[in-house]
Amino acid sequence: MSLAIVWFRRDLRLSDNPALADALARHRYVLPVYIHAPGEDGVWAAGAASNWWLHHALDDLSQQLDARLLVRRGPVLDTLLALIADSGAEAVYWNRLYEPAAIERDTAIKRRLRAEGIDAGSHNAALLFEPWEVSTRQERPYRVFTPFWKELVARGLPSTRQALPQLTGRLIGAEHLRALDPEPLDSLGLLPRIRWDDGIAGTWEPTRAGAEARLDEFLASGLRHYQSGRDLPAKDRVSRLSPYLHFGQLGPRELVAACRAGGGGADAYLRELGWREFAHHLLYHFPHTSDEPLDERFAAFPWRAGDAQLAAWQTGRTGVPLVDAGMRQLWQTGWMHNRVRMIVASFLTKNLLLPWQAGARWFWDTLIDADLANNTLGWQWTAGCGADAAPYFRVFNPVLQGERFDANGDYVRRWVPELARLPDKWVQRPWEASAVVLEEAGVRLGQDYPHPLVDLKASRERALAAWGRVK
DNA sequence: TGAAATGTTGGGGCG
DNA sequence: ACGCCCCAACATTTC
Repeated sequence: MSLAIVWFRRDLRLSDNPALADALARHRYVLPVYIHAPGEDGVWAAGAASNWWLHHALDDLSQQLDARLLVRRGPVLDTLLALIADSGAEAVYWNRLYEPAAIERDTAIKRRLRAEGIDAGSHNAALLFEPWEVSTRQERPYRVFTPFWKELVARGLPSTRQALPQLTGRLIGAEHLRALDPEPLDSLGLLPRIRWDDGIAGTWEPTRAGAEARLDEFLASGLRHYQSGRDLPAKDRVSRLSPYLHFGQLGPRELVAACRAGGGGADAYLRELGWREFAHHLLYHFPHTSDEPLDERFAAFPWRAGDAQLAAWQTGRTGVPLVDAGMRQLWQTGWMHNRVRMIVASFLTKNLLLPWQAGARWFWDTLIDADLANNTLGWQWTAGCGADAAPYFRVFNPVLQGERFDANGDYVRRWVPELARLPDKWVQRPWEASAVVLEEAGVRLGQDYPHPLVDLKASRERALAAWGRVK
C-alpha cells in the first residue's frame, strides 16, 4: 500500500496544510515526520525562546496526530533517505520555507529525492503569495510596501477555512512507527536545562488550541479597535498571533478568512499581515539582507562598538523607562509589543549608534516569534538602510512616545516596578524629577534605577549628523 | 508607524 | 479705545 512522508517543519497544523492534503490525496498511508537538524539553519540557529515554543508545538502536533508524529534527529537528507528505505515510502511532501539557507538545502533535497525515483513535492502553506509570483511592472521585486500591498489586495487575498482532514486509518501504525527509531521529543534538548521559562510558560499557550483561543479573543476584543488600540502597549489589543504564524500553527489564509468573518476593523490588521508578506518577499529576493544592509550606502556606516551599552540595553538597564520596560517584557515573556519594538530599536541604533545587527541578533535569541524575514525587515526599517525604510531623521523620543502611548505609565510600572511609585508626570523621565519626588517614590537614581545611558537630545543630534553624512 | 524648530494667529492683560 | 506684548494653540518646515 502506498505511503507518503509528510515532512513537517514550520507548518505545524493539520488544517490548510497543502503538503498533508497532497499526501492524503495521492497515497493510502501517511507518515508524518519532524527532523531536528539545528546545524542546517546556518548562523541563524534558533534561539532558546524559539526552541521552547517549538518543543511544545511539536508535542501538541504529535497529540493531534494520535502520537504518530515520528521525531528524528540528524542531517535531513540522510534521515529522509534512511526513512524511505526503512518504511517503503514512495513520496515526500513538505511546505516551503523561505530563508536562504533553507531554500538551498530543500532544493538539493528535492533534486536528490527525485534522482532516487521518489516523488518529492513542495507546497505553500506559509504565505498568501509566493515571493516570485509578485513583481512590479518592470518585472522587479517590490521595494516599497504600499504598491506591494495594493497589488496583493488587487489580486484578492486567498482565504480558507478548511475542515480538519480525516486521518483515521490513514496514519501508519504504532508498531510500524516504533520500528523507525523514533526519538523522544525530550531528547532533542529544546527545553531549557535551568528553568528560566516560567514567565514564558505563564504567558503563552503554544498549541493549536491556544492559537484558536487567542484568535477568537482578538476577533472579539481587539480587531474592531485595532487601528488605534494597537499603539497602546499596556492594553492587550494586538493579536499576539505572531508565534503561531511563525511555526505555522495558524496559516495566513486561515487568518484572512477569520478576519473576513470577524467584521469591521480588519483592514488595518490585514495590512500588518501584508508587512509579513513584504518581509518574506524582500528576504527571498535579497537573501543577503539578514546580515547586510539592503542600501549599500550603509555598508561603511560608522556604527559604534559598545559592549557595556549593548548589555545595558539587553537587560533593560538603560535608564530610559519605556526602553527598559520593553526589554524586560521581552526577556521575561519572549515577546514585546510592536510599538515598543520600534522604540527600543530606534534607541539602540540611533541614540546609542550600535549596529542594527546586534539588535537583530538579540531579538532573534530572545523572541518567541523570532522570524528571520520579519526581524530583518524591522531592523533595517528602523536603521533606515532597508526597503521602504524609515527616513533617516525619524528618531523616536522614548519619553514622548511614553507620554503619548503609555500616558498613565501602566506599561512602565508593570515591567519596571522600581519606578512604580513615581507620579505619572515623571515616570517616563525620572532623571528630571526633583529630589523630593524621587525620595517620596523610593527611587535613588544610580542605585535603584540607572541614570540614563545617554542624553536623548544630544544623542539624537549625533545620530542626525551621522545619518546626514550618508550620501 | 517623528521630533523639534520656526512661523502664524488670536485672545487677553495692561499701560 | 488703542497698541503692544505675551503666549498658548495650531500649522508649517526642517532635520
